[in-house]
Amino acid sequence: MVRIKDIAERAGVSATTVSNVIHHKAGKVSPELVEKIERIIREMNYVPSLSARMLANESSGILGVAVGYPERSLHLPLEDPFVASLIGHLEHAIRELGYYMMLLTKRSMEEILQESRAWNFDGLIAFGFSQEEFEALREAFDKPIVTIDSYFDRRYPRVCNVGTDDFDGGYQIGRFLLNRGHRDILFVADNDLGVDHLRWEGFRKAMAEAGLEHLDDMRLMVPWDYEPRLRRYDELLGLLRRQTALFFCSDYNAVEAMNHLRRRGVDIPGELSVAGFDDIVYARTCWPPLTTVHQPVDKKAALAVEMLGRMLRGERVDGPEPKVSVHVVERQSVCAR
Amino acid sequence: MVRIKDIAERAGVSATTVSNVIHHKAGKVSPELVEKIERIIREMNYVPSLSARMLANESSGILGVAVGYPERSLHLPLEDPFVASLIGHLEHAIRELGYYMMLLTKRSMEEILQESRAWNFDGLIAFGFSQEEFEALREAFDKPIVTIDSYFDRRYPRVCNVGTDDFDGGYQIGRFLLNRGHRDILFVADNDLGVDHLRWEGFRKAMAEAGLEHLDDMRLMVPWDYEPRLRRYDELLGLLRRQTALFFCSDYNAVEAMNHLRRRGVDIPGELSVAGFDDIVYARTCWPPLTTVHQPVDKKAALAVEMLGRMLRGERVDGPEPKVSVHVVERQSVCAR
DNA sequence: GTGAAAGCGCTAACAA
DNA sequence: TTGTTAGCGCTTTCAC
Repeated sequence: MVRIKDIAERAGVSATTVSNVIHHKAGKVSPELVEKIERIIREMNYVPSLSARMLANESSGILGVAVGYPERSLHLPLEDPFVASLIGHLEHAIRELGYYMMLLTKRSMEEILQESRAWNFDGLIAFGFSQEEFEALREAFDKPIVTIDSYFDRRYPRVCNVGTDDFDGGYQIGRFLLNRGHRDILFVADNDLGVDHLRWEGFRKAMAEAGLEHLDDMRLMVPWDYEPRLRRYDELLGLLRRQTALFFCSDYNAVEAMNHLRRRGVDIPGELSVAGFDDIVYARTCWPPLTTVHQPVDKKAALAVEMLGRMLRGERVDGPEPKVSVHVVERQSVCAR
Repeated sequence: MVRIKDIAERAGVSATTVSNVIHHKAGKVSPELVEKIERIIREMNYVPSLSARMLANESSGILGVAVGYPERSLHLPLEDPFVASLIGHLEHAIRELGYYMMLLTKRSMEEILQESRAWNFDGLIAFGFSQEEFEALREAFDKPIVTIDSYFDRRYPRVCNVGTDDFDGGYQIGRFLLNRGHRDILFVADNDLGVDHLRWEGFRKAMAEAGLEHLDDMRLMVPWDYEPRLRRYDELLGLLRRQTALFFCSDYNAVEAMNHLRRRGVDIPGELSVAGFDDIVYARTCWPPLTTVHQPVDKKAALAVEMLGRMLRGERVDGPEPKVSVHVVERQSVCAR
């Protein structure tokens, strides 16, 4: 291993001087020396030791990315295509910002806190946690935190949530279905929290504007767990067939339901149109390709990292919650009435 | 921050003693002291600084996971469900082994080498690299390396490849299709390297055993890139329809082709059966659900980490290349003839 | 413009 | 059984 000392010796200078050229401390080193030392650094293929740097600095240069419960009951969070994609983009954006990413999945909040301290993370990006877990995190971790899709009551200093314009997404897809002539539409979700609640509100608004009535009857809540959910679809088959369109609050549920309903003899989109939300990869690989609300995962990751970057620079980030906007992508699962 | 020194002071002992109880150095500390110090450690909520530890030890406790080109032309490697799942399981297994994982995606070999040195990785898991890249890695990184699905010519000390029984998988699905009465089968792949070559060899063997002839005519090579590939399917539509079954070398291609052929009016599996390989999540979300060769990603990740663990412990790992075995999972895309 | 020295928190060889 | 000490590689203050 090549150390600063080795460079220094070879150049006949002190370690301090080498350190100064590494950090481009302008005016502290004479131009000739800078050039010479830089050459030697290259020649000797010097790579700084990050552990030594971390120890000497107060900052570690590492951002933690903590992922809570898997979206669905999949075994690991990364099996969820949305989570996987998000993490891929986060890694990219974090590196662009000049930091390293340390990924923590499937860990208890206690472990996350412990590792954050052990590594001395400069900041944390977290998603998929309950409000209590989040509170515990906030309490114990005093560096900047960015959450994603976590709509909690209060806001704190050094904490920021990045979201999606879920309300608008619900509204847009509502409008879209209305424009295609649908009136008998069911909004299907497996919970009424955060994101899904906003999607419903947006959807509801579109329906209200169109003068539809009994809006609350347009919402169908189905079980969170797989088996009961499919059973529910069977029980409600009559109701479902009486609709002309179904809007599922997530692509995941939409694709699953399409396949299930087709197994029960329902022709999609001939008899029944289906729309989703998220535009995960399944939306393209399923049949028929799903008309859905696209949310830009790449932008979301970039936004999260940008907010964290600002906080790291000491900027304040109050003001409205940053959100990425969405749009409907039309494929073939919705047809006109 | 609580340091060892703080614990030592509070306990009225030296830092060494505290360090010794932290590392459970048996017999070096009296039981009473052990208990007292452990209590204080808990009370003060002490968390060791990893950077300090890394610096003091020769080992970093970090394993690098480097991912090369995305399997398909997706933007980021993590968009590939196979890669995402693999990484999820790797993270899990690496943690179980008591190490930390540092993920490096979409980076040049030069960057990978640099970061490996900067972090002083104890070992590396790499996949998705070309032979040249791999050679460069091997040359410059002298710690244990495990590759996944990289079938290169020679073997080296401190290097190990973990694979799948691709030959057997090809053979099994070949047998399966034959058993279902298919004789006019096409093996479709977009390359003839490593994994895909072995799958073909296995498939070929099954066909040969069944007494089929003109085996090389049973293989269809299609372009690697998306647009040209679909065009090719159109050009060959006649040929494809004359078959009773298509076996695609990857689920990815199988799902894509199913959707494309259906768009061209082909009834699957009525007219034409389709099988894949890998059992990625798409195989369950597509329509019809895909009959495919399941490869256990979790076991593969566990095996890779296990091999790395052995090398880290100084064990030799020559002998036959470790492989996970596969099996056909029957869903609905293949029907009997 | 340059260098000596101290210190980041932890570990391990050696002394007591 | 316990403590003293040096050192891991880098940064930074301060003196020259």
